[in-house]
Amino acid sequence: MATEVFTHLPEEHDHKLTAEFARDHLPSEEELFDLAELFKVFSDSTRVRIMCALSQTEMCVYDLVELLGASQSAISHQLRLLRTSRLVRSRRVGKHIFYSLDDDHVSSIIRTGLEHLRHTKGEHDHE
Amino acid sequence: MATEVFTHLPEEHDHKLTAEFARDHLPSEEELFDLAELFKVFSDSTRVRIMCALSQTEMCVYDLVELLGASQSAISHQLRLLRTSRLVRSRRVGKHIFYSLDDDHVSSIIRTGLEHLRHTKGEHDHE
DNA sequence: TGAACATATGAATAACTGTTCATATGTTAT
DNA sequence: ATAACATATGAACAGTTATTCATATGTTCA
Repeated sequence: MATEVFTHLPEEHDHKLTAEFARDHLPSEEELFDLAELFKVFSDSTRVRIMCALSQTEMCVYDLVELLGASQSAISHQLRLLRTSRLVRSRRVGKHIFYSLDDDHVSSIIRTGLEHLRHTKGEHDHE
Repeated sequence: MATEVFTHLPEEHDHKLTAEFARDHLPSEEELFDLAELFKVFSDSTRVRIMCALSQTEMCVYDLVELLGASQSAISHQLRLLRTSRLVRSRRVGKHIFYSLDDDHVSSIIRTGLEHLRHTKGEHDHE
């Protein structure tokens, strides 16, 4: 009379139906590809640090070299990537080229990411 | 051969000062590293598609295989990564193992990313 | 029990990515 | 024009990563 335990349920789970449902509610394949490309830019610690720094203040290349302790070449290469991804813009002042964020979404994405980290850090501290 | 090098005239822009300023206002090196690690998970189109699908509905592995047209092995490998990153969780029902998002921040990050894409897409359509 | 199904996993590989090194381009002052 | 400075860039190399293949584990059903 107690609860009867079903060791197996005859649930018919329809893959094709579920897949179809999800497909109808998903962004286009192309958009999801672009999205991954966007996050790829955020997926390197040198680049995140650059973006984070630029969210504080405009900086020239050598400032970033000083700040991050990376080689001038490395920074320059990463800045090019950020430039072609339209996440930063640059303006020349004499010998210097100053970089700044091109878009408010950049810091927004970084902020959300940090929020997530801090949140889950508090949740499961152990392990 | 200690050549006496004249350090050039003071410029209007001080690298060390700017770097110092930014350093004081930056998250810790460790946190920025973790942040990059987090975004790394979002930086593959297969994984983004998985997460996006799971933000709609719980799905089992084969649903995802159907939906994404990738091999069962590939999906499984990516799910493991998502699992160990604590971005998805799983529960077993008979033969199936159902996956779902483990955290609201996941869809939040995806949403912000998509927002950025759509925004900038509209801004500069040309080139 | 064995057969069929659902998922996981280790190893191998091909493709990609970030850094370094060497060098080039562009700018300013002498 | 030359030197010194600031930045950019191509090539090469080492390290990483996503997929595939083969196989293993776990579950249900006859």
